[in-house]
Amino acid sequence: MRYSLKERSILVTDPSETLAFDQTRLDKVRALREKGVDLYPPTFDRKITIADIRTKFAEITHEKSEESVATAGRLYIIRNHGKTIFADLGDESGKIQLYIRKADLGDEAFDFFNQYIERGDFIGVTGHVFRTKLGEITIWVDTITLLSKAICSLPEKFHGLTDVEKRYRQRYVDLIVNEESRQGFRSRSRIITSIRRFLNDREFLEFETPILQPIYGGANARPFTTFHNCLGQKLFLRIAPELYLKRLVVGGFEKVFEIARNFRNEDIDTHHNPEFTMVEIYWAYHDVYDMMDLTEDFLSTLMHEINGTQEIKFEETTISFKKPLRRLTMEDAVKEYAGIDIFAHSVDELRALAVQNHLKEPDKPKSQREFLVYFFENMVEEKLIQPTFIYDYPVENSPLAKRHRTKEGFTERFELFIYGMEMANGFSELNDPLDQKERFEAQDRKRLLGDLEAQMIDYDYINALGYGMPPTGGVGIGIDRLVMLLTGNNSIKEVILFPSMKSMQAEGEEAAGKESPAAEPTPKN
RNA sequence: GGGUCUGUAGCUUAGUUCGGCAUAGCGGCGGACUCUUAAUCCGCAGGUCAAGGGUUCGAAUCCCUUCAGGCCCGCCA
Repeated sequence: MRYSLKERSILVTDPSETLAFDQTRLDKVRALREKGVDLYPPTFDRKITIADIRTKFAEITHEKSEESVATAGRLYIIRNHGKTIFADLGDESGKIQLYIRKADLGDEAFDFFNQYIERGDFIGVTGHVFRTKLGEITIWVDTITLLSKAICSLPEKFHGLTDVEKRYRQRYVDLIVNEESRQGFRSRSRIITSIRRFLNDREFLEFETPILQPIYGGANARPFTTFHNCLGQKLFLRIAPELYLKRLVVGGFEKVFEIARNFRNEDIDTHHNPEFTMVEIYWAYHDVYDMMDLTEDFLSTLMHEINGTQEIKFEETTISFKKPLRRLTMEDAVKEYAGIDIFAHSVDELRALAVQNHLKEPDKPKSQREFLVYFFENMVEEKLIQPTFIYDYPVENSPLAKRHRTKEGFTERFELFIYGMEMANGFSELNDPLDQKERFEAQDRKRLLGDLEAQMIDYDYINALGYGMPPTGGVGIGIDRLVMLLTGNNSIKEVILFPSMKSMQAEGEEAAGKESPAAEPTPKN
């Protein structure tokens, strides 16, 4: 265990859980309570933020300002000089230096500060602004009010918290001390705001569809399973909102989207977290090509609003989002990046080519179309660094996409790849209920043969299509990976506030059955 | 699932190759200090070296097992 029990931590409730309470701080708390000091007063009348002080008094000189200020924040550093103290106060907007003199505060208040106020505490201050000899904008403090006592001590002031595991497990500490981390999550929030604005501007309606679903669908993945006691029924956490959003299109909403948290019971690595966020968009009377255009506009707008330019640097590579983004059929992509003209070869020749290229499991693909996907995944995907739309996917791999209007055996589907990562997936939505039924049945056969990711048959969804869905285009865009790109992070854990981690107190809990019951072919209703 | 690396004080860490008193800085505690900004100076306290087992006169160090995490690969159409 990373967290051993140390002298200055005290233990409560669960033996495997440690509190990082600092004994000397607890002693101060006791002393303060005896003095009748309110350690957690209800409010403080903050008149101005730190950033606003910096802006407003940008021209301030060594002379104290006439005007007084009242602001508040957390104490990050205290530099004690005897009868004067310098300290750094920080709020969300920034940091500012405090100048605290015994002569100004009076003996009692000054000694109180010295004795009881510590790094990490929240305080409110009033005072006047001036600039020190060394040019630092500073609040010359008149009064100090304790607003919230911290009984856990902050990490070291210079290095901060660098241990990645602790940064993820105790994100609040990471956010307190690591400005880059705060900045990254601020970007994430702004990105999501931009996405909403982009879609709102185009009059898409945002909806919330069920996360607890009796039948999961919309993607190929293994689900989390749960149980509703009163219904006496197994439920799944959604792996995608797709089938519900399209029910809305059936219902008559022509432009819909959802910023959806999805849950997939799969491995955790630098690009996968069990819960992750996608935006899914459906647009009636539009097709796959329109959705590529929309995705392109979407990215371009996002780049403009978040980044200011159409280029970003990601791990030494400059990625350009300048329109138009490259578009290639899967067939051409395999030709160009793998040097293989799939339909000029027989299946046997393709198998020989796979062996020749040292690829694994060359026996698995049984047809030219399967080899197309096989070569694409093994030899092309990772090479798609600049944003590239790949389109025209074999029908076998796309059970929810409409059949291609001219190419037999293909669907009107695209995926967008950036830096080798799949960033978006869209298609002309399959709206033929009979075809959909057949595709589901094909998936179900795979599932019964042990394919844990194959889709379930959702008869109600087929029924919905039976009432008629207009021709519709749809796209799903992975928000976490997008944030990774835009914030220059190469791990999804850096862009998810509280990434999934193994519990620290695994003791009592049943270590959980290895296989989720969801892997069973059909849910009991 | 496979490989690989990591875990030492609240935080950041030295020491691990080649076994011999567990380092230091910050933070904390006590003291000095009225323009510092990673303040400075003096003193003090603080450790189950992730956990367990083994080898050894002697283990942070070598061996085994376990736990947690990072990275890479596989899986994730």
